[in-house]
Amino acid sequence: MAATILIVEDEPAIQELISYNLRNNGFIVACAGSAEQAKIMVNDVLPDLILLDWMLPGTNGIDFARYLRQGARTKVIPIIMLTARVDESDKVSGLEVGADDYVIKPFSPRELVARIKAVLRRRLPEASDEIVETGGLKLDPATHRVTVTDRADKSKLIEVNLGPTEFRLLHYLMTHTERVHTRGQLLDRVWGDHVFVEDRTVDVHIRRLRRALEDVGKDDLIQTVRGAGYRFSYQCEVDIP
Amino acid sequence: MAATILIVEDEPAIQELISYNLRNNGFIVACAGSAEQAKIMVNDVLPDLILLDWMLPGTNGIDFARYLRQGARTKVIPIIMLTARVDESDKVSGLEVGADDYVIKPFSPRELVARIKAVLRRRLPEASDEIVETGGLKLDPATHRVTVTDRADKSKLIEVNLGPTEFRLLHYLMTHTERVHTRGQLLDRVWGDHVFVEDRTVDVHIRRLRRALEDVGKDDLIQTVRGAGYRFSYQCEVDIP
DNA sequence: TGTATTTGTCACAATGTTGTAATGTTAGCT
DNA sequence: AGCTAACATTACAACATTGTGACAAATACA
Repeated sequence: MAATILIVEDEPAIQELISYNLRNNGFIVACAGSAEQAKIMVNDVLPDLILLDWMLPGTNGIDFARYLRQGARTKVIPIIMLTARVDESDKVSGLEVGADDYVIKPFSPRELVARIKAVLRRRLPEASDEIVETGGLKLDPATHRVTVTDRADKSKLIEVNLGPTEFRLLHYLMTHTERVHTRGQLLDRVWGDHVFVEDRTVDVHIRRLRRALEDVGKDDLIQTVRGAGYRFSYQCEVDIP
Repeated sequence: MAATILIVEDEPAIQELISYNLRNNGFIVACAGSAEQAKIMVNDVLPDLILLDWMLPGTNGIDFARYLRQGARTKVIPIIMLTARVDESDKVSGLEVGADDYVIKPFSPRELVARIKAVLRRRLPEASDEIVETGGLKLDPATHRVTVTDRADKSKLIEVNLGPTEFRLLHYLMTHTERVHTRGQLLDRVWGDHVFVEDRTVDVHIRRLRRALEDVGKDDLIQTVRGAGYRFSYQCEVDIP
């Protein structure tokens, strides 16, 4: 997760309060004291969400939100408005400029965090739900199930039990078959970009995945390419006599 | 489940007519006389479905529908268009902006209700109050009852006693089976997205639901998917020894 | 008003998962 | 064959996630 949140708030006390709470909840926080400062920071920080005070000195919150909605890069960033007023007309303007939610001061830190999480959740693309089917294996991200579909007795699907990492690893391999992936590439794509993990760890997870697939006789789908990495392949191996 | 319907219609007579009929059919009704008013109400009321007049003063129906489809929160709300015209080009625009159905004026109240129910059934199964029956469990939203229907002795129904939240949770799960739901998704859909509770609270309610189902031997319908969430499934898991 | 039910949260237990290191195997080379 | 680097396998402790019972606050109900 570790989403980055930009707080645009002129009052230092509130800024500090929010900042503290968000950090405590695992967010990365950046602060701006004015819309002008925020304009600069947005392009530096590229936040995943912006907490925006309604009333700001200089450019006010609404104008800044409108500005954000114009930039190609910034218009996709969700905005949560912080407001002391509960005016109907405020709600309208807020929603019109594309605020995703608004929180009325005073608010509890927990409420704020909950709303942030809710907004982030809605923004995230429903991580490709498509069923992948290769080499007699079927992986369904929606139900989080891996089943064997090969044998004649199609009525009885056998389920393969995998841990979270093995599941992601298999998903990645099944959506990128017939290609060799170095350990580094797998770490980047399956574990995440900036994770510090030993290359050798991949071996272990490949092993775990293979063991799970052994039970259903599908472990030969994952092949080792010496000196390069691993490959998921349905093609028969060609032996030279 | 007493779905909430927002009527957006400028003519008071028609508004009243529809409103009266929907209330009679057990719906909760909110009314707006213009798109502008509706914009505000949508976020307050969070309706399960919107009945939208094609021709409105100010912002017209299509533009409003388009606006709704932009909001992350509102884009999932089903829309039924009300129109006096039967123009082909109208149909097209209606479908383009994502209307789920359209009703041509004048319409019979019965037809309108039928269409609403049809759309709800398709888009929001848990909001329609049809009886759900899955995996040997029968849940009746109208009478608020859950019974076991499995065993041969069909004359003797056993009732499962659930608290309100457990009931809603089970209802949601039973109308969305086989799919993994994260705690966050369950909070959004079962608790409502303006409610703020800890993620882990879901665990506790799952536990309560399971305990209630234990009594009738149905607790294995609710499965934990580690690192992902929970799933309601009547498919037997086949593990390899 | 008192009583029962429901609800959200917490603390701790139980369980599963993960990364690493140590050790065993294999493939490719001379 | 012997050597070596690359890979496989295993074990394990640290870590994360989930299960569970208890509790107090909120709520409904009589």
